[in-house]
Amino acid sequence: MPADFAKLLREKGIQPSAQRLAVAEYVLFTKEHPSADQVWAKVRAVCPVLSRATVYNTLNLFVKKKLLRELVLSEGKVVFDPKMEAHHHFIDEHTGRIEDVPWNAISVSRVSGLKGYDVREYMVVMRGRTRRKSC
Amino acid sequence: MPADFAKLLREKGIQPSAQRLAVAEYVLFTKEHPSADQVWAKVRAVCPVLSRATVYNTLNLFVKKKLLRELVLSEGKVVFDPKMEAHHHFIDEHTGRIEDVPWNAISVSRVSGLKGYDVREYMVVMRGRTRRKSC
DNA sequence: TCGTAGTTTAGACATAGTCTAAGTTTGTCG
DNA sequence: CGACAAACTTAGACTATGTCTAAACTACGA
Ligand SMILES: [Mn+2]
Ligand SMILES: [Mn+2]
Ligand SMILES: [Zn+2]
Ligand SMILES: [Zn+2]
Repeated sequence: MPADFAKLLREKGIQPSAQRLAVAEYVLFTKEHPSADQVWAKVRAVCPVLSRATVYNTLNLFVKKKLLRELVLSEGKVVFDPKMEAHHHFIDEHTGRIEDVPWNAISVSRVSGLKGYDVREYMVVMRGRTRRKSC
Repeated sequence: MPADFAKLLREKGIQPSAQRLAVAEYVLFTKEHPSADQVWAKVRAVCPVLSRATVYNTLNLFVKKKLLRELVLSEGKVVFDPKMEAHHHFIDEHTGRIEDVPWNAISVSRVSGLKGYDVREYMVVMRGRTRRKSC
């Protein structure tokens, strides 16, 4: 987690305003896969002067500048994910919780050989239960 | 495509009203992956006495009775898919069109060995361009 | 200091989906 | 058949998520 978020934003051509810094500090390193309104709630606790419009503007800007990606894995749930490397996702059917699954944990073959399709990216989306850790 | 949709619905414990039959005839055999409002538009052309609420009610009922599945693959696009067997999906980034990819066209391994997760179902979601058919 | 471009804001607007309460249809049974 | 209840359909109100607008504020160089 970088000491200097302002530098990180400037490197991507984003002017580091107070609001953008506050959003960045939370969303660029979370593992929570939060929705826009969850981001708003979390960041407002730290920086109360922050409008809903700015949160949406900032998240969309970060997506455009490739600091975040937007995922839609379940009905009505758009979430943001700062992990930009290719990876897969597991969704707990019971809680809705989304977890990252490392790219190497699963092997997928014959994607590039698919006739008729020029696949640019892909992801395995899994649903099930999170197994209780053995105690 | 069965001759007798009423029978098909009754077998699933669904009372075959005129509206449900009209929705069934379109949605249970389409390859279009339509949204609820696209279903409404299509079916209203055939059966003009059909409210938006009934279309949503019917689609949700069909999902509950396992005649349809609901997919959310892109932001703000919930679509319905009558193909109930396991299969994968390809999304054309340019047109948004969703196409089915047969289960056997791709091989995925090590899913069931994933530590900590009890995977009930999974799907590969691919994005890219549909390659122009060679002429 | 001034001008300008960029940023933030509240609230209006759009859209998708659910809910409600009233009306209609269907099926059952005397 | 006729009455009744259950199931179904409907319009429109309501909610949630996201976008847009126009005005205010800020940063910054000339
Ligand atoms: Mn978005
Ligand atoms: Mn739904
Ligand atoms: Zn992720
Ligand atoms: Zn499909």
